[in-house]
Amino acid sequence: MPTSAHTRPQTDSRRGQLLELGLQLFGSRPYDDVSIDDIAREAGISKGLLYHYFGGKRDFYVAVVAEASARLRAATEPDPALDPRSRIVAGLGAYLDFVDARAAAFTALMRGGLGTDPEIAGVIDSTRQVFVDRFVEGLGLTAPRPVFRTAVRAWIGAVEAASLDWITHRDLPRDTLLMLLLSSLGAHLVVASRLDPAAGVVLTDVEPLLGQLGL
Amino acid sequence: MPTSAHTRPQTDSRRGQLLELGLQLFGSRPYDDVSIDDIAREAGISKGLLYHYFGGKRDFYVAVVAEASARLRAATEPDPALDPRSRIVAGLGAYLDFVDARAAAFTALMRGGLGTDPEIAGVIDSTRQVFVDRFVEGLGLTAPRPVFRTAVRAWIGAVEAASLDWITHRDLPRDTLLMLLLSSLGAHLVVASRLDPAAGVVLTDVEPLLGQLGL
DNA sequence: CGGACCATTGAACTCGATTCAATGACGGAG
DNA sequence: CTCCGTCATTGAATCGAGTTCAATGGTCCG
Repeated sequence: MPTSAHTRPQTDSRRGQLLELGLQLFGSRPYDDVSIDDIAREAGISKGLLYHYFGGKRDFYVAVVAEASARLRAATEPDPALDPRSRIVAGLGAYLDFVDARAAAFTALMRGGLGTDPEIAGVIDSTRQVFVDRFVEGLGLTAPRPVFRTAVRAWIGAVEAASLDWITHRDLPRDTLLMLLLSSLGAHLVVASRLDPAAGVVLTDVEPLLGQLGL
Repeated sequence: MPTSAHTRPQTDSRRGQLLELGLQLFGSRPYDDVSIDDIAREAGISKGLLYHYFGGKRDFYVAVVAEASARLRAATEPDPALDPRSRIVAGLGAYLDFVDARAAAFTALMRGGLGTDPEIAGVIDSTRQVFVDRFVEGLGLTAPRPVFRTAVRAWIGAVEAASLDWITHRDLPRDTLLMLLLSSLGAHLVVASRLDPAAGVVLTDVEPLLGQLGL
């Protein structure tokens, strides 16, 4: 096979090196302010080589955003051994820690340059979808009722906005923010339950959570 | 809008015409896919004229986003004659109606192309700030405590995410979404109150609202 | 030892953004 | 009515970033 063992590591490492660099560059400067020459110079390679690994600048950017997404997802991988509430607390905590530690990568992902680009929007939306699915599944909500989908989606929006606000101002204890968002999730779910009586069955799963949250 | 090629009186602001066109174009295609030639051709003017009214393509884009922001703000202007709750309901309703009617302009604003561009981010953030201020002021929350600022900011994020979800799927009655978001606001405020006991004074303003929401 | 493959290069090319000197229409002043 | 200044408008020239590609050289495998 042409895909022998010796070339892959080399390829992967260079690709990884470029992605890491892209995370830095796009995390600190606008897309248009990062030229191919900049990337090549900082990576110590020629312009042309970038095209060996990526289809072009836009393609490279998409890969960088996808990389940021993958890291965020990996960092917040839920632990199946935990009960639902602990799993959410752990996942949300890991999310905040990631935001705190890798603010550049996070903003690069969320503020994603080239906003109306469907490919970028796809990466970001699928990332959000992963979180929606995790929480919906973790809570035992099987039927994807519109009200619940929108409620969870709204909550994800709240998490993202609060996270950006948090790392911007840095005037809130991490755990305070965590409690705020946890309560917000509970509230969204109970409100959704009341607005969609036909899905009343799930309330039995939601109520205990709310009790623990003090709502 | 006028369809005829040359029924345009001189009194018609060319600048306004271009902004209107930009709203359409950037609302339906990625930034990179809209060339100066495209804009000029569709506007029936020469490339060079665009530079007479705007500093350049990026500058033009910023102006378009600012225009979208201005329209959204104007459409949701609060009515001082109303009591706090009615004002919020009216404002939120107007917001949803705007999103519904001018989906292109809204997504152009919120998904703002060139995400990491500080100037664009500034326009979007200041738009959000206007909403934060309106709601905070409307509720009588004078002191901008971090917890409340973050809570309101999180709620704005929830509104935006829910709005995008709403116009994407269109499987939720407007008033259901409105109730969801209204309850979400109430929940965020009461949670913030509990997390920041020093700001307990504001609870007297929040509690009545919650009662009306059935929380 | 030879050949193939593949990472890598640098120069050439393309195409869109930007600049600018020239044009002409309009409106006011004499 | 005519001259003049202003200003919207143009089209061609320029510029630069993104992209392409044929050539190179090292490395591994048979």
